[in-house]
Amino acid sequence: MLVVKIADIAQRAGVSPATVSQVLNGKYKENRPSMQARAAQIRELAAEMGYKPNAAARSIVRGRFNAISLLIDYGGWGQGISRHLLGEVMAVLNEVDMQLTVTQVPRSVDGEGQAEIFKQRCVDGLLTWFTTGAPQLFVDRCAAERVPSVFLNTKLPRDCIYPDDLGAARKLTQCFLEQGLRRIAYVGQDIPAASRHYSVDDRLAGYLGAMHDAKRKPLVVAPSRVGDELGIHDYINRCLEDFKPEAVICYGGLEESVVTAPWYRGCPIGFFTSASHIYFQSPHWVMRTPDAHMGREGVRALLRKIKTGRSFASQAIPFELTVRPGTSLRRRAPAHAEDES
Amino acid sequence: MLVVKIADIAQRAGVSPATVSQVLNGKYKENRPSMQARAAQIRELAAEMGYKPNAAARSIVRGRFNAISLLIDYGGWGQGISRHLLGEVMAVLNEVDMQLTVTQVPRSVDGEGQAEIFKQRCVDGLLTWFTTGAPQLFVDRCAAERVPSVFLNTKLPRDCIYPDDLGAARKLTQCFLEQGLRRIAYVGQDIPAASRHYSVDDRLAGYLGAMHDAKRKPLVVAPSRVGDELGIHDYINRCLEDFKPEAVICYGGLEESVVTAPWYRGCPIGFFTSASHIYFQSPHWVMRTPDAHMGREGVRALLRKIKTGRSFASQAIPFELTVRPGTSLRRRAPAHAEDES
DNA sequence: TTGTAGGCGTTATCAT
DNA sequence: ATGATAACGCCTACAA
Repeated sequence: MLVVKIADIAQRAGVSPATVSQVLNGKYKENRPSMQARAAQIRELAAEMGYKPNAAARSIVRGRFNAISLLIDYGGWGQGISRHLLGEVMAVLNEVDMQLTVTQVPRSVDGEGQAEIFKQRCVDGLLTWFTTGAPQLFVDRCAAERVPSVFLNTKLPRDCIYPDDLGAARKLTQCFLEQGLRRIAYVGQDIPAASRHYSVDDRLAGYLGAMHDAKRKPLVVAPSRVGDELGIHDYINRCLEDFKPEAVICYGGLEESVVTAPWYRGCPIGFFTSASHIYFQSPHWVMRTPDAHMGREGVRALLRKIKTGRSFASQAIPFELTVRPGTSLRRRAPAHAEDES
Repeated sequence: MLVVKIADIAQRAGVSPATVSQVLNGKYKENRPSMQARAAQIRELAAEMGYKPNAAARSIVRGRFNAISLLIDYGGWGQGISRHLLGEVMAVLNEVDMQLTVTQVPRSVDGEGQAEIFKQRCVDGLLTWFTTGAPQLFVDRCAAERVPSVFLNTKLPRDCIYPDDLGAARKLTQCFLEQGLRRIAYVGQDIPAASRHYSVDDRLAGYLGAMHDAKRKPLVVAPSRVGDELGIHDYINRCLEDFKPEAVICYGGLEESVVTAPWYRGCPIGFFTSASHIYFQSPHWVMRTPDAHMGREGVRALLRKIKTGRSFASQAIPFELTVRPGTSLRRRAPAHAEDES
């Protein structure tokens, strides 16, 4: 008897399988002492024999899998997906006793790539993370497959949970303005619209909106990625050097170009990142992507959708702003470097 | 007919469910043209109706789940688990058409924490990642549960796949010695044996062994973590300043204390890390934890174990050494900062 | 209160 | 060659 099943317990206990099932699922009315004793005996026997319910058998009779799938695009592991997001997703699922399966999307999300994903029915819903947002083609496919889905990091009218880049950029700019800083520059990116994440447009729009409201002249530097890395770096800093900014707001990743440039003299910089640690000592205003929050809201939305079958209006999650004044101290080793072994 | 099943197809095609099943699984002998036509019709019908096999039903009749679980300890998401490892695990599983479920271990791995994990039977095997190695208590439980298991990042005689810290430290020291460097210091950690990862001992042993072979006097600095961060930093550097090392080997994470210290003048340092990017410009010799390699070997070992039922002798995976000479250039922005958004 | 019987979707076996 | 039929492990409505 390699693997114990309900029938085994029933036989040893001298009752029917149905009774065992009821007892083990708490659907056994234990009114009288004799029944309590019986139930206790069955439970003890089950534990002793090492009984574990077979999830597959359960799924088939209950009509659901008690599992959702986290779908991550191919580039996702290089850049985007965060352990905080993953941790939060697992925590929520744990509460409702569901499993999480993780799947990597094939290179391309066109016809055959999709086929791979929807080949079999093994989860109740789909949580997706695409580094530059879920492609429309894929969103449509999910609808066609009638699989309850939630799209993280994607800005569409419905069924999405995404970071509020627009609001974050606006807030950041306003903070600088309230400090009395006026010459605020924005360093963005020039990316072809086709492969562009919504955040590229939204952060820029947030900055421009706040500057416009304050009647300040904006300065936008948006190098294209076509040139080499050095070219971008130099291009950004030539522009900034001319402008003599009192503060700089950078699209995530470009802040390093600024703080390491020769002209830079420690003016406040604001930028967006998902990293836990910041490795330089300039005064900085960091907008952290709300990974954990997004994960939590994402699963919850998905669970609701699975239960009700209804789609929902997309939800923007606010960034978290932390401010660190500059310091002339030598940089210290972090107490526990998160990304090091 | 919300979800299509084999019976539906069979009815529409005017054949029995068994025939449909055979056709769809390629176990239908298509010898004669008439049979080929029939098979083609069934396949077309299945595609048209959007049939997807139900994984649970399959599992129950085939007796296995076609899935393994990756178990990660609570602290794992803050420190250890690597996306490269995860990516490689998924890639291997994809080839054999299996699913990966990810599970977070409860706070403690004692009795009740374990119970949570083994509550139900839903995978064919367990791949585990514990930041400081799998506790014996847990390893024993896996054996008792008769679940095929592989323990990553753990050094026990059997069923483990772990980074070769001993060999890596020895190699690193030998490299320095071959460069003609003689005064080589080692910066380690003083951690209570109970909660100590094997790498703490092994790296030190590798260093000491190589120094001994070369008949060089070792210098070991091993601050305890009891004091505050500042205390550790200062302690390390007071020792090193006195010793005047020509090279320093650091346990992962401590290298920052060295390169930012006032006495430090750019001597070569060697250290261990799982990070993709190094953020300082000293000449350094980096031993990278072989995450991807470990993931690949880990799943493969687990799949073999599931198939054969036999345990295996543990396997050490070599680190990957990369050397970067020091530079006086200003640090540039990385082309694609992996940990940034 | 307890147990019997039927069904969930799929596949393997064995007559036809 | 094809198709009934019987499992697989579990759950539950209903009958005893």
